[in-house]
This record gives sequence, C-alpha cells and structure tokens, in this order.
Amino acid sequence: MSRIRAKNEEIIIRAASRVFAENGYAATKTAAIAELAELPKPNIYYYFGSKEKLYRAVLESVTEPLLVASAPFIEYRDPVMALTAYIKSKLMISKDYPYASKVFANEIMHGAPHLPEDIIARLSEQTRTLSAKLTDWMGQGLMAPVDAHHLLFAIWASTQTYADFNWQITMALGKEELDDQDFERAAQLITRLVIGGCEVQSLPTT
Amino acid sequence: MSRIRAKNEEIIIRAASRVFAENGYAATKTAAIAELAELPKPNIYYYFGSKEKLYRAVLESVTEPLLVASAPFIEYRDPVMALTAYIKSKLMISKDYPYASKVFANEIMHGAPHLPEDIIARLSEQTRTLSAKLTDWMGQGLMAPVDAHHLLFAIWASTQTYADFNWQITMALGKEELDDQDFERAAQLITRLVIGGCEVQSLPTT
DNA sequence: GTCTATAGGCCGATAGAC
DNA sequence: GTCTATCGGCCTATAGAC
Repeated sequence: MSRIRAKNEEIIIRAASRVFAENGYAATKTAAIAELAELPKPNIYYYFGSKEKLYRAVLESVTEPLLVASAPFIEYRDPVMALTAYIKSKLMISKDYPYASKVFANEIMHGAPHLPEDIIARLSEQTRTLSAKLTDWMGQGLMAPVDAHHLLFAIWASTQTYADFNWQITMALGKEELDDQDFERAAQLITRLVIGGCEVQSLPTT
Repeated sequence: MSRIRAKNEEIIIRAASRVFAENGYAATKTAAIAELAELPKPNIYYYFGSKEKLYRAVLESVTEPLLVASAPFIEYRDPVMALTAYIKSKLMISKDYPYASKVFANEIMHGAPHLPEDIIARLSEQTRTLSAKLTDWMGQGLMAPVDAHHLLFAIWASTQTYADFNWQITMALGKEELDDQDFERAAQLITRLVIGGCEVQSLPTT
C-alpha cells in the first residue's frame, strides 16, 4: 500500500467517524464526508468501495480504543486501584474519542446490524473476563457479593453517557462543553458509588 | 375530531414509535410505518402531513412517560424511599416503554435537532428540581455532599441503558430478552450504589 | 491515481378516482 | 375520508477523461 493511500484512508476514516457519529449511518451523505475530508467524493468510493464498507471500516477503527480501556482492570491486582483506574480510563475514552463512542452507541442501540462477528466475540470475551475478576474478588471477601454483570452495566452506562449524551450533560450543567474538571468530578462520583456502594476493599499489605 | 381519526392517529403513532426507535429517523421509511400500522401510506400523510411532523408527534407522545418517572422524587420526603422509588420508576420506564426511551436517546445523541423548545424547558425544569432536592438533603446531613448533577447523570444512564442498549445487556447475560427478575436485580444494584455510595440516610422518626 | 459529470434507484409526497 | 398509482428530488455509485 502506497503512502498516499494510507494517508488518504486515514483522513477519510477520521472524517467519516465524525459525520457518522453526528448523524447516524442512514442520515450521513458520502458527500458530507468528502467535504470534511477535503477530497472529491469519488475518492471515497475509490478507497472504500461503498458507504457500507466505509462504515464497517470506521466501526473497526473505533473498536480499538474501546477495548483497550479495560487494560487497567487486568493490570492492577488491587480491587480499589483496578476499579478506580478502570472508571477513569472509561471516562477518558468518552472525553478523547467521543465520535468512536457515539458510532458504537448508535450501532448497539439499533441491534448491532453491522458489527462484525469477531468484534462481538472480543467484546463478549472481555465481558467474561471482567465479570470473572469481579466474582473472584467477591469470593475473596474483597467486595460485597453483588451481581457482577449489572455492576458492569452501571459502570459502562455512567461513563459512556458523557460522550453519547453529551448534549444532555452540557445542557444540565449550563455550559458549552465539558472541561477536565467536569470529568474529574464525574470520576470521583462514579468511583464513590462503586467503591462505597459495593464496599470494595484494598488488598491487605501482607 | 372524529372517533375514527383519533383511533387511526393513535395506531400510527404507536407504529411509528417502534419503527423510529428501531431504525432512527433517517433510516425509517414511511412505508414501513404504514405497513406496521396496517394502513395505506397516504393515510400517514393525510393525518400528519409529513414524516417530520409525524416524528415530532411521536417525540411529544413519548415525552410524557419519561417526565412522569420523577414523580416519586417529589412525593416521598424520605431520601432513601424517594431514591429507591425513583430508580425503580426509571427502570420500569425502560421496561415498559423501550421505544419511547430509544427514540429519545437517539434524539439526544444527535444533539436534539427536532426536540421542541417546550419539552427542553420541562426537562431543564425537572433537572433543577431534582438537583435542588438532592442538595437540600445534603445540607440536612441526610446524604454525603456529592455533586448532585453527576449523581443524576449516573442514575439516568444506568437505568436507561436497560432500554437503549438492550442488545448489549441481553448479549452479556446470554438471554433473548430481559425478565422481571433481571430488572429486579438491576434495581437492587443501582439502589445499592446510590444509597451506599452516597451514605443516604432515612429521615429520623421524630 | 484523481476527479467531473451523470446515471439510476429509492423514497417522500401527492394527484385524483372512489 | 380512503387509497391506487405515479411523480420528482436526492443521494449512492460509476463511467470515462485526464
């Protein structure tokens, strides 16, 4: 693959992520993507073949950051540190990749009709890993015995809402856009709910 | 307005809610709504004038249940009871009005381009009422001094996720659809996070 | 590889018969 | 008030010049 091709593909993907996020799949016109990418419309088709294929490419490019967010959960052994870092990491995804988050949210909300099987498999795998680790901590008495799945749903929802329902949040807070402090406050609150609500304990220093 | 008109309008709104929820505004074809409503397509136009106007009508019809969900918050004086009932009420909305919830979520996610001003005003008003009440409780030492807005965002997100991201939830739980017990478990967990995490107290029995 | 100019299909909307 | 039959515009996709 030529350098120019790689570069143009990236420019198109970037522009497409944003337009798909803002309008949804059906409502986005390839012309709008071309305009934002500052490229002629046929180039989109030259590189990606169809609107549908471009959308799938966006979906895949957008998966990576979302999957990587759970790294802290695996890295830290201490429950308090792991959960605190995980919540922070999920919130940073909402802050730094708002388009990725919205494209994904849209896709999920409509029943994931375009989501490739391998991505679904990776997400399922991740869900299993996370809930197994939570259940493990509960078994060790490091946190109250709550329903691991529902706890995950609550964490996912309350962190992703800062990207997906950004409009509602900024409206309620009466500001144009969220700043670092808002995300800091969100992190503190969500962490408090999880750690406090589930009585999560730190690993005893042996 | 004739009885037949009222009846047909309701049938159309009902069908439209579902189709808009499942596909989003742009992706829904008026023909699909007509088919689900078992009426000829021109009737849609006869009654509502345009796809856009029908969508607005759906949006308004869909608002009512969502706004009513906060009734418990006003009715109960006791913080523990009020929050417990509110969370339950929000979850029941997700269970009983999944289409309403999704249509709304879609609208908000794309920056509320069609949401009428008066609905926005009512939502803002409600946000103010709820956060004022929380702040009041904090002032009385009935709960820990947390950020009221962010607490509301967490409650909204983690209850609405059961309607909006239903696909993800059923996938993670490995079932076809959610039953009463799932919602019961969700209610218990979210209530625990809020009550426990924010150290919410019952009113002392004087 | 790039882009102008155009084809072609789908879908919102309506004319007009009943 | 109801519905069949059709129009017309918009937007995806491509032919073909450079």
